[in-house]
Amino acid sequence: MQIFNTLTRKKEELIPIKKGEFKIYACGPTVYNFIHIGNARPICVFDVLRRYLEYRGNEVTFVQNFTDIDDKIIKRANEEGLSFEEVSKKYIEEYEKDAKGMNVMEATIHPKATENIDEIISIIKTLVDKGYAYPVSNGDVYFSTNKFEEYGKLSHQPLEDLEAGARINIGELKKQAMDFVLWKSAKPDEPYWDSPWGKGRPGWHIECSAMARRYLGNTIDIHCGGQDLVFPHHENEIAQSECCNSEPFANYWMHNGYINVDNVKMSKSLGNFFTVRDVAEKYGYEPIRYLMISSHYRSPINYSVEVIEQCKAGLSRLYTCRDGLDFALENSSEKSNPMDAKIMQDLSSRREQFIKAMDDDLNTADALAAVFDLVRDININILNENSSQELCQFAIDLFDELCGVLGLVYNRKSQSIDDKIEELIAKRNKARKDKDFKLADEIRDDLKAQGITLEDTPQGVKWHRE
RNA sequence: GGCACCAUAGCCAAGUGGUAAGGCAGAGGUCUGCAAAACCUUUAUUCCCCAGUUCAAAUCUGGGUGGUGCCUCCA
Repeated sequence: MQIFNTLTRKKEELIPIKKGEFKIYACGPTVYNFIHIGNARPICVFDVLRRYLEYRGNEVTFVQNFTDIDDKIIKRANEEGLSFEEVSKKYIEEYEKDAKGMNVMEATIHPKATENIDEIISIIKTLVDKGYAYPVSNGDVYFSTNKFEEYGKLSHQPLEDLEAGARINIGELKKQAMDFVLWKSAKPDEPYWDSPWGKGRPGWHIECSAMARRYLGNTIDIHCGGQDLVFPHHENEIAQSECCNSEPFANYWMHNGYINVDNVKMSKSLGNFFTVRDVAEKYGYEPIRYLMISSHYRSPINYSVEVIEQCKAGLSRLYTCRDGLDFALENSSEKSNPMDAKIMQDLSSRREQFIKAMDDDLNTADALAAVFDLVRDININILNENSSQELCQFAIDLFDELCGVLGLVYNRKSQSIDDKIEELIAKRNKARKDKDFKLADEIRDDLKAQGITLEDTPQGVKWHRE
């Protein structure tokens, strides 16, 4: 499989440190609010990456952190009169609700920054001992960027250029503009932990270095996150980890593109963002996931109501096909047909197409096209025919296999139906037989109003819920 | 100022040297009592513009135009 590595700016063959095993670290949310659809992108995209690597027979250890202590959380806690723990707990729960809604697999490990203060302090200590970091008089500890020669290698910017835009804020005691904080001394009334440099809390970047090392080791296979984390967050992680451990931090860096609204980047600070929750309440969670998968992960996506509605419509084609397969299986014959082998072979070619797309830098847009091609094949060869049980089952397995990798079509409605509705359907069938189409149509409209759509097929009446 | 990215139909979106995938929407048809779903046909002689390289360019090169991002908290 080829992956575009931000570090080299090239597509490279993806080779794990240990054959058949991948260690992946994904930067998770800072839990001070509901996540927005921009946050949803890396969550969905890298969930697909993980599913695909597992699908291809690898074991994946997927670590995604929660940043549960930070300025924004403290600010939020103060605003709401809560402790920072209460705020982070609340939004971790809300995150989990959204993640589950979008069918995101739970991470192998979901560490929290506050549970890893010891590891954080240990790394900072090593950095200070090795001369890469320095404490200042107020108890802050800074990383000395000019001590790390390779600083800038991820964002491909020399330190001097970065420095040109940097400033030292009033009150900061760092030596160089590009130095960044590893440990922040606590102000009065702020949460704190004891450290060799006094009471304080970790800086943002150090927690990821600490959690990656603790749960995955000194060198990991893939580190992923949004493009906006390249600088400074990931650049700083590299500096901290490599100076501390004297080993490469991550072999591959993957970064997803942004979600834009009206062609402008959506961000918390601009306030032009849609939360996952809001969109889900209107359109459901699955169109959000579909949206993330329908284009290449490195391209920007422009969010709009029109687009999310198109996603919903596209999904319904997949659902119709999948429901149709169940119906076809119920009505299938035990006897196989002479054409079955040929059809199965043709259907299987969609799997090859799918894998080829995914192997090319996780081209989910092309992979999705393979799924739609499969749907057409199924519609033509199976759903319009009296198919054998074996063939129907084969198609179901393949459909579920490919959609499973993308994590789509996970909200299928229960196929049970209550007696009252069953009765109405029977009544309508009789009316149709008697050519009482007025009554038949009334019943159909009535059920439609209840969210049940009827379709008359050669195999009998098929129904599905909205 | 430094470093990147993007421009493909009404909308979304692949394709990055060999003659424009896929989805949504639209039109016509088949099927149906009528529908629905599905299927078939149709919707970009052309990929922002101009030059160049080549037998061959959406794809490579140069130059424009328009838009975006990072360099500061951010997915």
